[in-house]
Amino acid sequence: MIVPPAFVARAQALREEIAYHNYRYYVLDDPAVPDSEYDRLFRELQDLEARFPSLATPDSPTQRIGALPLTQFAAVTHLTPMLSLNNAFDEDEVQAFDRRIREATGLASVAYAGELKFDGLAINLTYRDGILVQGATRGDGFTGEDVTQNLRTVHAIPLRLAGEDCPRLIEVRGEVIMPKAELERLNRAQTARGEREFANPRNAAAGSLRQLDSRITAARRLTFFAYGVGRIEGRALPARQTDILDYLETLRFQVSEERRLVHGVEGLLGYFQAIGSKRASLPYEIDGVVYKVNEVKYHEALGYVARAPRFAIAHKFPAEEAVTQLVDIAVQVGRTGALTPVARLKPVLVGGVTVTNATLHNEDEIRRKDILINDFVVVRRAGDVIPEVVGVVADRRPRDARAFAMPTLCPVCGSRVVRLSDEAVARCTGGLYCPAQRKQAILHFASRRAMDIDGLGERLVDQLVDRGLVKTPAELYQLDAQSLARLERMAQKSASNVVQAIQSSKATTLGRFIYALGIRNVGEATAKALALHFGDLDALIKASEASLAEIPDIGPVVAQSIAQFFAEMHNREVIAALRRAGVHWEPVAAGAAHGRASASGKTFVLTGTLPHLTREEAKARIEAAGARVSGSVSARTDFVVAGIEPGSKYDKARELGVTILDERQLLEWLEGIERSD
DNA sequence: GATCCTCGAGTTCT
DNA sequence: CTCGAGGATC
Repeated sequence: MIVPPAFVARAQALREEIAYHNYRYYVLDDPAVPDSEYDRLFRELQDLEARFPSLATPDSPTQRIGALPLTQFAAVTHLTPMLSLNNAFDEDEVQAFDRRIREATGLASVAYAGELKFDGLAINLTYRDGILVQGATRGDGFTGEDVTQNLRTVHAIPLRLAGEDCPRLIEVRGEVIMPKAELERLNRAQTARGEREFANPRNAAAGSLRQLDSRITAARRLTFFAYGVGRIEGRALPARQTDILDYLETLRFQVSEERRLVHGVEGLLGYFQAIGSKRASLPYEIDGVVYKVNEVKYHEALGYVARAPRFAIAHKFPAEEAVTQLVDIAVQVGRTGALTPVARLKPVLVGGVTVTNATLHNEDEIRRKDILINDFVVVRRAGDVIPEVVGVVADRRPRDARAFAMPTLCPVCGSRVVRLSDEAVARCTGGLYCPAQRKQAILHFASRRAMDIDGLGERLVDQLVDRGLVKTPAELYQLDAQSLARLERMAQKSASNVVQAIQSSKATTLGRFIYALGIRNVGEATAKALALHFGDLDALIKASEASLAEIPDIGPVVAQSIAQFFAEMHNREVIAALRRAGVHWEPVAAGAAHGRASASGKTFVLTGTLPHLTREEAKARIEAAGARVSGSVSARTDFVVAGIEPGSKYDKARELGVTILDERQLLEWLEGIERSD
């Protein structure tokens, strides 16, 4: 269909006018016309496009209202990787950052761009000749998901860049966020519909952006802040980060007004303070600030460490804390009979998650922190995950506050509770007579690193033990789908899945089997060492305490635990029953532990999430190459492999000067070893 | 006997 | 992830 030129021109004029009003409204927060006028222009354009569909260009504002649902998101490889940032949690780490920059650049005082660290979702927008052609999530930094349709519904994202000299190609980096008020509105609506609330703005933004139906995304009022540029072609990148931000603003992106140019470490800390006191009054959530060396020319020279640039750092606000009332202290019984006090809290939102329980570790800890039942306590999410009671609010102690006493009888089985004089934990003496310990023993037996029985979770084990269907791990192998299906929350299908999983667990390895037995002080590493040393189970069962103690890494305490375990008639019977049921493993060449001439002897530590390998895969490959994987960083560690969001081990490694690898470097190293094998 | 290193055990919420 | 404690080393 030929479109009359007058309509083409009119559509063009309407697009530009609407885009401008859109910018005034959503980015500048300063509308130039009343809503009714905007709506009139919008409808006129919609009508034109309905009559002449070829007028509906991808940069048309009508494309913002959402399109037909997709079936899945396509994978997108970023032209330049989206890096993560290293974190600083206190002043010392900021000082160290500034010192490193000064040493590397030779500058006496460094100029930094200070910016906000938004609590949202990092996004890459690709514009060709000024038109938005693709928007993608960060993903693992190299590959993300194509969410272009959904991003078009975000009004603060220009569909077409403003200005005359727009680059041939530009990747704009920024954060999609959900303002606090919108999150509250959305959560009220979710509650009214009987659906789950979103715990925090990041989840809400991510959930909204990952909608296959972009009309849902359009209904959630997301916004976008730009903070950087990936690749740029056809125009030079401004020489300073502050100029880059100004440039993005001229392209009609929303750039935070809270950005500052600061100098030296005093400038950084002053900025941190200033933003910290403003935090609560900002209309959106932030979890810290970001410092970037302002002069771009230093960026490449400073280089990268494991996917994070050295020229920038995120200074995070301290873990969020909240005050709530501790209404009770319950006692849990663990696999070894250890009684662990757990604080029952009035539900409270900490760092975006509702917390109701927090471990108190042991009696001494409760006394040290002077915690009474009914006290008001400060709760924090330590290491960003596990809730922790920091301490009590002393001047809010209620009259009815009362001390906690460790029970003298096990709350589950009524056996005596003992606490050895040199130990911090109290233990139930009931052993496997105690249902709690029996349940934990069975759960441990079935756990992923032991026999790996999928679907045998806490709920199911509770019922199996309570109804007397299973008393020992061996009895698991007698279960059939029919009796399982009679249990609560067990349909025919899941029942047969569990039976299937139990049957296939019969083929295992000796190391896993020894670990699964749950011998005190024998974990995964020791179990594997025992399997390699003895080669078969009967030799281990017959081994004397003295001969066990001579094995490297096994001392008197562990040797006694093992000898005691196998001296117990009941344990030997369970093992025999397991073998009769068909549990078996490949024979191990005894003494294999000392083999492997190719062993590189290197020690690795893993931290953070790797983009492609799982932790287990990485561990298996490293061990297959003859190196060791350890859990903690020390002076003897050769390499630390850092993934996305590495933990404290990463900082420790940096402190000790241990070589840090990313996944790619790890794979290269492994290939080198495998070739020389 | 002191110190460093490694392993085991326990834990929260979605 | 963190803490506590067992084992090795000097």
